[in-house]
Amino acid sequence: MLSTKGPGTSGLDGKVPPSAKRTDKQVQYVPLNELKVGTVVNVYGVVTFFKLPFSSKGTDLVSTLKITDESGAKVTCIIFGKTIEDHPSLKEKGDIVRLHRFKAESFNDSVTLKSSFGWSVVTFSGVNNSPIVPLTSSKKVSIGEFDERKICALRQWAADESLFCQSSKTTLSSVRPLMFFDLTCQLLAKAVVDSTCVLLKVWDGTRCEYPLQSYTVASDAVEGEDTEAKDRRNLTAYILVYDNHLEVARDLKPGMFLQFYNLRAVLAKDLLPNEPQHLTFHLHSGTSFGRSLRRLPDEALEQHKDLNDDEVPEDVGAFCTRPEAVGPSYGRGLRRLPDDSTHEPWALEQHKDLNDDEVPEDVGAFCTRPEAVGQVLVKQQDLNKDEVPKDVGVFCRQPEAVETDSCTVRACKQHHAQHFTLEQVRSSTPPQLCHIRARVKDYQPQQLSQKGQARVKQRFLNSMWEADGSRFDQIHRKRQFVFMNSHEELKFIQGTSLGVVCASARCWGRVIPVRAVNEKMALMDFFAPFIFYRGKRFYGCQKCSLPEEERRDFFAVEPLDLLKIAEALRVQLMEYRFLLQFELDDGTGTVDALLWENADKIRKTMDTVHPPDKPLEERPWMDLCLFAYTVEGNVCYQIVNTKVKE
DNA sequence: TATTAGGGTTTG
Repeated sequence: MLSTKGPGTSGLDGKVPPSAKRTDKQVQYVPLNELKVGTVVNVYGVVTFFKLPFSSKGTDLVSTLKITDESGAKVTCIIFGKTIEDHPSLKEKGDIVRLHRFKAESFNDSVTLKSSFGWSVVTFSGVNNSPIVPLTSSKKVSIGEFDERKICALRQWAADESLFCQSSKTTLSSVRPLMFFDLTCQLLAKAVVDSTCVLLKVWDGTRCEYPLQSYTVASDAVEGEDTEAKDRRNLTAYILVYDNHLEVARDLKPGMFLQFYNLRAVLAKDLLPNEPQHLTFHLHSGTSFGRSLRRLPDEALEQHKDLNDDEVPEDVGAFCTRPEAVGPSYGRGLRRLPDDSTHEPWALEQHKDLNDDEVPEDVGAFCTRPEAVGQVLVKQQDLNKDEVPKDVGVFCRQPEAVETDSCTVRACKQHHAQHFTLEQVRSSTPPQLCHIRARVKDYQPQQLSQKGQARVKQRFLNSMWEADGSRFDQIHRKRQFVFMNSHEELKFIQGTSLGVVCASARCWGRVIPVRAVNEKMALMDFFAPFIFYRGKRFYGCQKCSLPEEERRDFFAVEPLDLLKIAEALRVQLMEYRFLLQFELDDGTGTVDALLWENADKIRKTMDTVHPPDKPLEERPWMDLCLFAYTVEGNVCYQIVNTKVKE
């Protein structure tokens, strides 16, 4: 006697264990080559093509899939749903879908599946060995052992069949004229051209081999930041978006990450003879070939945790992401641009032949740092107010000056400070304001370029960072810091190298290096920059900033600009100032004195006050106003109220 | 309540 066993039944003598009974009877799936017209079925399939949901001519959004399975049959599926959430969350071809309650219908001599009453769809990644996580907005999803086995089998089958070895995804660097391609990119700017066209400016961190066409748009029609630097490097591309795609394009904001499907690379018409042809991209009207545009979720844009320093893109950043999150083209985006690296701070050591003009902006050729001048880099707050004479104002504007006939620089007349010899200056008790007459025995910096100093600083910071942490441990990403109409965010990075922080700041905008103290996030020592803002570094003042234990919760801060970020974290930002350091001599003694008022102007007179070919005795005298003060117990001297004699 | 779309060698 024969017993019939449905698919999935098991057990001895046809008896099913109670625990398995419910699961086995739950759902029956039909192979795609066994669909019968008129029946309502459940199926599994691998997606070979899809159209994102678009507005139908009826009341619903509609999406179209083509799926296949081990039977080799390919079946078109039509899904109608009121909202975008009703539709499958498809990432790419190769995704696996589970369709419940779809009706098999006949159309053009083929069987199609259409969503019917009570239908549902669940999506899974098609990547072999990746976690089996259902992607759906539906709250009622049960995944059993059968589902897991089925998904694994389909993944393996698709891999064996090499169904998806050819991807239409590409990057700007590999686009060729006349191609149709899919592009993952970031929106930089947007301009509405007319009722049928929107112009989007995007980049993906790679450089196009063909010159990219640019368009001139009235500035008041443009939404987004200036991208001139990227434009010059051929990193930005324009996309003309037409007709039905405007519904999505209109709501886009600069900074968003986008996925385009079936873009067309068009050769723009030559503007001048002999000019190379420029590329521009069109997203044509309609939905054929899956042509569409969608915003990518921010969650897809996570820093790739396995990056080596050498692999960190210099200005790509935004595209450091898990390749599996958005497809293989993101992985290909993780490359260092081949040139233009001289402006990168960590490239400094490799470019010792830099000209002065090429000294990186963020190294600060004329900047002082705490380690460069010891304790004397002070802000006004560092000075005891009682010690500062009212009529001096260490940081005040230049007062009127008196004429003297003996020197190149002249001192103020707004107070009646006593005239001191340098020996008297050194033996006086600060605070003390006095007039002196002295010669320049020596001074720093003697050269415009401070590359040497810059390198010292670079090494110093590098070693400090290496001591603090090994590699990327954590990146805290603050959504609430996202700027409207901007792709800038504030991020905290722990335990990484200086190079990575610099690179991150270049791509993310603002980065605060942090460390862990008692398992809590804390700022670095103030000898490190408090914040990296693009190519620049800003330091906090150790003395004026609040100690770590009084710091506000990092994630409670909602600042909008650099000063507010610092204020919120109770950090007093230091200012960069050009500083001259003199060794003054009047025959009775020497004093090291700093000058930052008018320092740039006075520097130009140094060949006069310090002629390199003349001994000290033949150098001109200078009348100076000198202020003696203390910082952390050390006596410091500063030249104040002094300017160049006209 | 039924309807919608039904991929296909594209083009501003």
